[in-house]
Amino acid sequence: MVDDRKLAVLRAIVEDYVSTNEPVGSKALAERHNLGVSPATIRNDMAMLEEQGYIAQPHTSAGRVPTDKGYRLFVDRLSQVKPLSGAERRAIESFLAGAVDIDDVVTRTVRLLAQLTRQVAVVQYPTLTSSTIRHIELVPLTDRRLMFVLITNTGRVEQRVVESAEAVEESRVAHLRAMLNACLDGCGLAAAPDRVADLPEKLPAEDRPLAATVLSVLLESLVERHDEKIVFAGTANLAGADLSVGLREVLEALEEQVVLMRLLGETTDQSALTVRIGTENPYTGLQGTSIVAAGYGSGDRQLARLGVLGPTRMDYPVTMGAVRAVARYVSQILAAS
Amino acid sequence: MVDDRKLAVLRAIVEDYVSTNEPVGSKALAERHNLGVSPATIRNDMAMLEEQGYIAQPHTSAGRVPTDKGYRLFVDRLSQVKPLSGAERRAIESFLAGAVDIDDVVTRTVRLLAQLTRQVAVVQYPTLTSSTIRHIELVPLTDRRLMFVLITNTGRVEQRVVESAEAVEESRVAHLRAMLNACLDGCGLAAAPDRVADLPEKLPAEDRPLAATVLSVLLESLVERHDEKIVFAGTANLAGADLSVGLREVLEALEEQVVLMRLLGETTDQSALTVRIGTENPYTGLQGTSIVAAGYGSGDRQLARLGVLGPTRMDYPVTMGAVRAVARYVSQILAAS
DNA sequence: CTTGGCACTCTGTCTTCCCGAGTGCCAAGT
DNA sequence: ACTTGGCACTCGGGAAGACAGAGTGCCAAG
Repeated sequence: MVDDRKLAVLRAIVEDYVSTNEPVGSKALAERHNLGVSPATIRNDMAMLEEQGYIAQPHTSAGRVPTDKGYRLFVDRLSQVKPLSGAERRAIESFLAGAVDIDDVVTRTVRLLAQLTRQVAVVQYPTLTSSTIRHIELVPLTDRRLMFVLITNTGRVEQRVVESAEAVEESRVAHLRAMLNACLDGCGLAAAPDRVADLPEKLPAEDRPLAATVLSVLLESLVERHDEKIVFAGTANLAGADLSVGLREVLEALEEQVVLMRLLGETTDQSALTVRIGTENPYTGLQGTSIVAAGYGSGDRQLARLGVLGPTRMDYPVTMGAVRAVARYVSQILAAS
Repeated sequence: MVDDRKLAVLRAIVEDYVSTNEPVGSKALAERHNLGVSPATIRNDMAMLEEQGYIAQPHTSAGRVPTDKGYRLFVDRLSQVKPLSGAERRAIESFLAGAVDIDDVVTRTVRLLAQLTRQVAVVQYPTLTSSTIRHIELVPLTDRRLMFVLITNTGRVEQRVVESAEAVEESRVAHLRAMLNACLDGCGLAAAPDRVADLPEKLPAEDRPLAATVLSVLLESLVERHDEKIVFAGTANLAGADLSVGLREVLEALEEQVVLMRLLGETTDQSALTVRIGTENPYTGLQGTSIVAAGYGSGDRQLARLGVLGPTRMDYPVTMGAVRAVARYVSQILAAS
């Protein structure tokens, strides 16, 4: 009984604070939410909540504000993810449906998410590692240079320029291309290194130097892209918000691929939402912000993650709903292509 | 004589204001720059400069601040582009040299420029239009879907998924691919539409539907990319600066491809620096900012543009030096590959 | 356990005041 | 005709003080 009401009070505090951005006092609470008790009672509850670290007051004689711990409890037990409206869904669907290639999908997704949540959206490109090789192309640029192109089943294209020590004939390139495709078509990226391990031995001796060069580039492109490309959008939404620390730090963090990477979180269950609140985040400079992220991918495999970053004081139910919905729709789009 | 000194005063005002960010008064000017005259004389000059619109005072009894017109005169006639230090040059060179593909070149360039100038850097991807087709690839994904890949001599790769109304055999794809490459290899992108115009007629009737579909995608990818991709970096540098208007507007403008596009300016002479100061810029919301841009490209052709955006109160000589240097180095890199 | 009452403590805001920087103008000097 | 020192004037910005209002904690009564 007592405990129940305290939780209700906490929920009310979070909701009010999120919507008004001002410390909320006992009187206002009693008025706006019909908790059926007087301000004095609420004050007592608040005192206990504060003692337990769920709320804090910026100054003596100011209202209370949720702490990170308070938000955490709110997200875990006091709130429900809020589904999107029908109109929003249709908008998402039609907006994403127009994408022409994987780049376009990612670009549209990140913009969509930023607009939808009015926060900074972050989208990781689908990981190569869990996709398979669809085709490999070798295109002569000059007699010593080749363009190496790797196409995956997710529509991703990797390209590299290969320098050869000596001039190579067109026919050898064609041969090598055929060998590579025969060997690797449909092969998972993770398995590729093994498959090509003995390839040079099957080739005539004069082809081996070229093959070795090309293979090293192939392997390199597989490994290197392990740290994936990440894009973001909606930084303008940070302008108004008051991050407890400087805006500068946040913008800097956003431009650091590595930080962003970790921010989205390690791979978890597909479709499960990850929420990281304020100081739960390992990076100073982002401690006034929260991240809501989810995995996405075609079918059952999780390919990558996407999410949004905003002030700790954000509307978690709505944000979580938007992130989840977008993750699902993108997954659908990817599965269809 | 008189005129000369007034210009010297204007120059001094710009320099002082840029370095201190505070309105500069007659006394301070007389002290810091040895103009050989008394503050009272300077006051007279300042009054005239103000009358002519080169400077203004934020409030009565505050120092003077350059107007956009004042900056313009400064840039046009009173300043010299400041070359980079040797160390900076070496840093640029080594940083850009490590790029593996065109994407990498652009990414590195934009970061480099942002760091160098401590402002927001903007880089446009090299235009497809002035490059030539190196290779076209068609990769079957399913029996009704093809991946269309276009590779240009600048190392750029365009990809699209093509949907066919009916199942297509591998051999027909191969044939079409061969035809396309024979027809278009080395062809300028601008000339491509003409070259393929009569291609369907040369094909057996049963191949024509597929060919038509593929060609439409090809043409589309040529046209569509006319509005080019643009990337930016260094938004964190805006955090401290005081744009006369909100930071939000600027961030929003940066995420609008179209605005950015126009911002960099129309194609001009290669290597010529374009400077757009404050209200010279057509976009509200960017009127507290200036843009310094230059073209770059391999050899004599200008492929695209790059530049930086910062507060009107920026160090023009240094910024211009950095932009010019980076544009040159990128051009070198591109010419070499 | 809840509630109303009450004294207390802060913050934020508004006003006032004052200092100093900077100007414009004028009259004198070269 | 230009330069210079002097001087009165203006105005922004910071310091100090007063004040109102919101909110709390505690206590005693229901």
